[in-house]
Amino acid sequence: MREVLSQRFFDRPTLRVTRDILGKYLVRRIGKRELAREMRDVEAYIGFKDRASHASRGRTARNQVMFGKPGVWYVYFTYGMHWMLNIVTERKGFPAAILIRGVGGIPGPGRVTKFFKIDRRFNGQPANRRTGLWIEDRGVKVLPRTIRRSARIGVEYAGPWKLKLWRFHLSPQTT
DNA sequence: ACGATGATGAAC
DNA sequence: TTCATCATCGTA
Repeated sequence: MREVLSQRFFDRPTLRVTRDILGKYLVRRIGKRELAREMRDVEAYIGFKDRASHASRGRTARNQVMFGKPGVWYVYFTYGMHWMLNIVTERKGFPAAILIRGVGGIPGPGRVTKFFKIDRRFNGQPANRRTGLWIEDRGVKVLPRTIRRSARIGVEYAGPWKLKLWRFHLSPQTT
């Protein structure tokens, strides 16, 4: 079984999408080659008020993709050297996205983009085969008990929002 | 524990 | 136009 996730998958409440995306595969086509890794560590950034989210300070040139259609990549540059990969969720007009923080064998959002050769070219592009970067269901069953929830990483500044348990990840030896 | 390294957004 | 900050990582 191998099915490309459609826009419909992402047009749902973000926490549900975030949980469901674990065990799915991030796939990248580079020429004739395909790289694919299981998603194991993801974080939700939800709505206008979430102070950890870029969207909390209103719509800007950088974050406008978060306010757009679901199933679109939001890629931004940070710390002068790292690209961060997110997939937009929920309806147009409501800013939300999921940060891909780690995939199989590759922990860390900066390492994920480096491994998959992802940069600003994907920002605003839909996740599908045509754009060369998409997400597949490969039939992996993720048992609810193998999913861990925690506070998000690197958002100490976010006040009460730093306490939200919006990081979902799989422990190293599960599936 | 800290420096790298540059875009971003808010202040001035 | 300046400046602090930043959804991080590698080295120590």
